[in-house]
Amino acid sequence: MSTLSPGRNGGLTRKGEATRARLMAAAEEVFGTKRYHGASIVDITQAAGVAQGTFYVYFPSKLAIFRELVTDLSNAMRRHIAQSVAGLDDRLAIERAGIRAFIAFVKKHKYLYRIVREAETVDEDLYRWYYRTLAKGYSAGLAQAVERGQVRALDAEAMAFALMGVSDFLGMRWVLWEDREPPEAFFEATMSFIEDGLRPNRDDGGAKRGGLAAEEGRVDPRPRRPRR
Amino acid sequence: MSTLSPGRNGGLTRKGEATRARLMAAAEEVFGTKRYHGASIVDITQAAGVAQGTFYVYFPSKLAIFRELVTDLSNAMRRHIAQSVAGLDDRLAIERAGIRAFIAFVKKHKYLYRIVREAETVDEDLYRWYYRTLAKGYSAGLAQAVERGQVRALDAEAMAFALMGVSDFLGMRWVLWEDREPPEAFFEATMSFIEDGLRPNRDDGGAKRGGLAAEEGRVDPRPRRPRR
Amino acid sequence: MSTLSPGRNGGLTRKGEATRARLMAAAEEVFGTKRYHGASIVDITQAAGVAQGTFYVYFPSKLAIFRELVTDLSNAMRRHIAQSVAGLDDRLAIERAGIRAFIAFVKKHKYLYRIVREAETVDEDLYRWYYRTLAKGYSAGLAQAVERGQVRALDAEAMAFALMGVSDFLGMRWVLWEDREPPEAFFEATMSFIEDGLRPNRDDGGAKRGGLAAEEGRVDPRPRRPRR
Amino acid sequence: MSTLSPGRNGGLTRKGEATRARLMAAAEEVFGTKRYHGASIVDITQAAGVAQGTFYVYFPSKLAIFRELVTDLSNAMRRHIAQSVAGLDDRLAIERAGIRAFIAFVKKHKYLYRIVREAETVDEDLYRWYYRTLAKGYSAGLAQAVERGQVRALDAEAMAFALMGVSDFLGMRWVLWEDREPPEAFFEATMSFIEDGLRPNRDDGGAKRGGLAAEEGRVDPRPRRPRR
DNA sequence: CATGAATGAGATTTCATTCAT
DNA sequence: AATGAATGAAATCTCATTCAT
Repeated sequence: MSTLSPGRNGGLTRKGEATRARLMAAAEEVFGTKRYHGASIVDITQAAGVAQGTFYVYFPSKLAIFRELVTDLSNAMRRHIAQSVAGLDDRLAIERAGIRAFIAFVKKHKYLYRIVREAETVDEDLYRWYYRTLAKGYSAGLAQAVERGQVRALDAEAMAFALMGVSDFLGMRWVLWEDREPPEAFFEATMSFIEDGLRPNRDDGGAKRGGLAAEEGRVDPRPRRPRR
Repeated sequence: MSTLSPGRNGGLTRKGEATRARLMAAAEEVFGTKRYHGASIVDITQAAGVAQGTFYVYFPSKLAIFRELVTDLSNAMRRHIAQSVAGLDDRLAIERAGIRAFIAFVKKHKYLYRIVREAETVDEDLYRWYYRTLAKGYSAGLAQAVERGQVRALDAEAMAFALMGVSDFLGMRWVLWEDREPPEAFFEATMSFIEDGLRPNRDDGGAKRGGLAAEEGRVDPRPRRPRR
Repeated sequence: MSTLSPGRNGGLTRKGEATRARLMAAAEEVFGTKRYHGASIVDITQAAGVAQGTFYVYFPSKLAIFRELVTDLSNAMRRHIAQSVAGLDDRLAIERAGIRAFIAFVKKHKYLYRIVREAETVDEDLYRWYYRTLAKGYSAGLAQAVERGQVRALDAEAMAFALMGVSDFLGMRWVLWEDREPPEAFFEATMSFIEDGLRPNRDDGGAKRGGLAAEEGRVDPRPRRPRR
Repeated sequence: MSTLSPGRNGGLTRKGEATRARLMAAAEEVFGTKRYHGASIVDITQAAGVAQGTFYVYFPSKLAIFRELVTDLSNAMRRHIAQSVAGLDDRLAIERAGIRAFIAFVKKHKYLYRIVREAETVDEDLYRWYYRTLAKGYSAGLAQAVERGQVRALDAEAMAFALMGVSDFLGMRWVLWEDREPPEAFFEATMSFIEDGLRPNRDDGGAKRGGLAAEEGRVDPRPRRPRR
């Protein structure tokens, strides 16, 4: 359940490495089912098949292994998504593929939701790190797409948070609550919402792409809300 | 901080009623700052200025007062939002007003986020109830708007979850993390995303926005999403 | 075994007060026999006849009760000695009475030695406070005696430490090791050593007492220093 | 810091011998700074630069190495003092030189105090052995001096304990607490106290201080202790 | 000789809850 | 209605020691 982090060998023998991995896997399982506060070190070591004291040979505290778990999960998830959209060029296509990849990943790591979300309670900084890191990559991609005129010229961070929110609730509703991927209809409705939210209006951004004027017949110029 | 629930008097004297309210208010504060597991009954009774044993005169357990808190908060929030959009007719206007109302409410009840989200860990059913109840009302409103042609004919529940996700992350990003309302630019970008996501496409009938009545029963056939 | 500190009631009921006292008495016994590190909270609560958790109702930690014990013991001992020499005028007489009082006190509080000395390991500051406080009173008395010409004009603190050392080892040798008061001969030899160490030589200090030359032939004028 | 015990080779190779010595030196340092109970085997092995298991190749237990340390320190100290007074004839001169040597030794072995005193807690018999051995030698020297009339005819053991007490507190006050040798004034005051405590009274033969040789075999009849 | 992984007993401390007053 | 003393189960963490390599 967790071959997430192959590296970070701090001078362990092969055997030690294996034990450590068993503990990490056990922790993912136990934290996922019993929650952080409901999970005791004994639960983890029993699940890993080692003695209680062995835990402390590899981790200084319950919090430490939890943090490592969240970090590993975060890295693995971002890596997985990145690989899934590699090669795609169109941002809307990337969006679609990325969200599917996200859903697939959380489906596979069925405890990711429980673990990451509990981080908010257990270690708020870690939790923020998780989303900020995600948002950063997301924003960068969107900003690039904006430049290319693939998506509307909106604040990239705002879009990133909006999209993360949509995906998060999509995954919560179906993967977390029903333990299944979203029905196609639901998924498509969601994607449609996103795509229309992102897609450049024919009349805006024109400039972006060469300074051309918008075609006539324009509907809803909803632009200038000159606020602030 | 919590005159949320005036009712539910189970045969208490005026004094008893006051003590109970003090305990509820204390619990909101204490759970909000120290988290559920970090908060002890002693913390709550001290904050309320009563003796330890007094707690159990009013609540059967720590979990019970937490549940009641979440329920009260949920009810108060939905009531607040409903009032804020009462009288509005246009769905996009409702959306905008509703999200502003949401932001205002969580800004005022600064612990709402922490408390509600921790419910996921403490009592998962309660947590789902919270969002399902919200989604139900949301979906109903959207379905109506779809019927009226004010928004695209997408699955109402899907839209509701997408919108809840966007709002949730908006509030998290600014109110929870920065303890302030979102900057106008950020807010508008988010609203713009939402509005384009919801608004009927110009080519779905265009008329919508010209003051024309929506055609009855029209269903938006989620159109060409060209991508590759 | 410990009615040492009657005061310091921090808002406890009579019953609570009694429980606290039982714990203090139990701690004196348990620390005395099993040593600080050998004594567990369970040992103490069992000796006191209360449940484990009860300990923490009255003391925040094992260290706290230990500290309080040492402080109480120190105060009681100094009070006891002070009372024993009250009314005496001659310093050598005071010395003798004081040391006898010390021996009697440690004989009665048979664990005082073990407890106080272990303080050096457990809380070094506390240990130093113990001896510094003792030394301060001791020095003051000796300085006064020097002024009166009752003892030789030596640095008072040096004498105080020397005398504390002698007493400490006397008590260790007999009370701690043999659980008895020193044999008279041993005690008298020790006192003789001290007295000669302190007693003014006929040829020194003369000036001290008013510029008068020491009377001829007089041996040890140590007598009438009436004043005050 | 500890080339105290060169011998006791139980069939070790040169390399083993070196490892053992490193462990001893590490133990002195670690016990001295962290105390017996605060020091773990890991602390010692880390300080010695060997693996945890290596410790048990050379010592059967934590207690064992502690005992050996105390024994070595005791032997080294007595040897050092003996050498320092070798050749001296006058007991008062011996006393002075011996105490200076003691102070110098504990100054050099700055952890001696902490280690030896903690022995009282860790292994009471060892602790008594330490002082009894010291007292035995001390008493013998004093008894001889009494016979020679160099010091008053008091019980030798009583004098020995009194002198050990004085020295012990002198070292504690300055070396242990201030990490320095006592100021000369303080030292001289202490020596003066001791010398007058020991020196035969002028009326016991008076000659002592006039450069006259003491009469052979004289026994001081511990004189008038006039107290009330 | 040396290593370092593994053990498990045990210690301190927390805290929701009960109950007599 | 209110109090606060008492409980005991449970949790985290430490560490001396053993053992296979």
